[in-house]
Amino acid sequence: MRKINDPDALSNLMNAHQLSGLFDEKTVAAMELFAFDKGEIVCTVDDRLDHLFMLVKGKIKIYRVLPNGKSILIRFYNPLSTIGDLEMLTDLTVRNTVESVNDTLFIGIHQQALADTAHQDPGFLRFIIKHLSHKLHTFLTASSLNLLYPVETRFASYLVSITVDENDQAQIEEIKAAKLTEIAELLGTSYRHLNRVISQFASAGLVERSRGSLYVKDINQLKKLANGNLYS
Amino acid sequence: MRKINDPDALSNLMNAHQLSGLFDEKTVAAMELFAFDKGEIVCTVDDRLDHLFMLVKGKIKIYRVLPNGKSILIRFYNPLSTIGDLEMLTDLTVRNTVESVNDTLFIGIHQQALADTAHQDPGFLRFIIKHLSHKLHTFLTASSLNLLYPVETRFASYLVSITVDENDQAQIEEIKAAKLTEIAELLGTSYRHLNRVISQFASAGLVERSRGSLYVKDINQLKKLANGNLYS
DNA sequence: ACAGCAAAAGGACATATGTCCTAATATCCA
DNA sequence: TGGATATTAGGACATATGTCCTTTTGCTGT
Repeated sequence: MRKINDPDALSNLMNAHQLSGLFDEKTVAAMELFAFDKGEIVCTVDDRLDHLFMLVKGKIKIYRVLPNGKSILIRFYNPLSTIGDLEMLTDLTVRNTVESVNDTLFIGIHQQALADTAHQDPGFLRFIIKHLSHKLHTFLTASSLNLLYPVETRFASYLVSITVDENDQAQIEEIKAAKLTEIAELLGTSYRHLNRVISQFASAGLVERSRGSLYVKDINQLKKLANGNLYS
Repeated sequence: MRKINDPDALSNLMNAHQLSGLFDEKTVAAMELFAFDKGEIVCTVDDRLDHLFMLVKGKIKIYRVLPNGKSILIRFYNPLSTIGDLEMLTDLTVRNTVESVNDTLFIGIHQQALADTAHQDPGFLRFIIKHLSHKLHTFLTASSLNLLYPVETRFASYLVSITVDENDQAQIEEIKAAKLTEIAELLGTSYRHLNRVISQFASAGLVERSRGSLYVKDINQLKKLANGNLYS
């Protein structure tokens, strides 16, 4: 973690994410800019987190390591997302690991500043509520999917989700960038099984495999398979 | 849903749950008391919820019906818990069904009042944050369990959870009250399979079956099986 | 006490998914 | 270019879990 002392960059980022005007001046004054390197751990179990972080650039992944050694990828976050909201505003301890997928930037607010100013700032508190709600909502949806649908459905759902907002090129990149093992983790299954499902999709003509990459061939059929359920 | 016009009862309930003093006077003035009957639906998918509810008496269950017709019991709530926080404070729509397990009482705040007063009340907003956080936290824990541990572990965990705060008598009641089919749903499995696990536990001497009731015989062994994981 | 019904228990089988290996590719670096 | 290493693909088998039924048990009201 490196602290970046660049007020201009900070204010540009706030504008870019429409954060300006959401908070009162005291809260804004307490904000700082932090950078994390690719692969760096932002926080992990039993850390004492002393900043609330808002992801403003890059991509992070959240996962949890369970007592039996297995880990479950909870989800990826893109800007704008908050980290530590739960821990800073309650007495809960860090339970998940947050890892910087690439180089990232966060706006951070120190715990002390939170207690002094942000705790009294309705705009800030509503901002937190909005993000907590969104987390809860997407998480409920994803985990209901995980529990009740077979991997086939979930994977179709996943493919549709990451495809919707992107053009074809971007799709392929995304699928290639996230290694299949990671997708397997996200879906809560084993790499082996995901592989079986991919084979199945491939022979049905829904996707095509080529040199380690995956190409979506029939998004409409995938949508049918996904049964109306989408991650996010 | 019946509205109860009883200011004294309302203020007693607020005291009982240490709600007095948390909110400013305007927010308090907008609070009303509502009763739901056993089995009554508090809200369900696509409802337009016009109150934020705080459960102050009784027990409710939250579940979700998925497009394939299956349902998943998300969890039970006891006082003090909030319903509709997510929907009232964001533009998200109701996705889960909330059902009154027995006769229940809620303190309700009308949407309009929320917008007018509570939205500016830091105490209220922090209260909501606290409850949203708690929901997110417990839910993350439960669903990680669901995904990665076999039913055996989850059921041990469940038994330990409902036993911890209770004396032995209460245990038995609890297990008998919640029909096994419901426990199966909560654990995200089938009745048949839960049954298998119970048989297994019984022959290992961990629990004892007797006339439809279940008696915990070896809580320590169950704790070991639960592997340190508890619901909530 | 008994008939009748609802809930519980459990048998048989199918299937989704996990684990462990091995073979086939792709990627990277000297 | 070629070999070393990581990643992907897939075979074989074990296991957890689901579905469908049948049998057993307990409970209710007469």
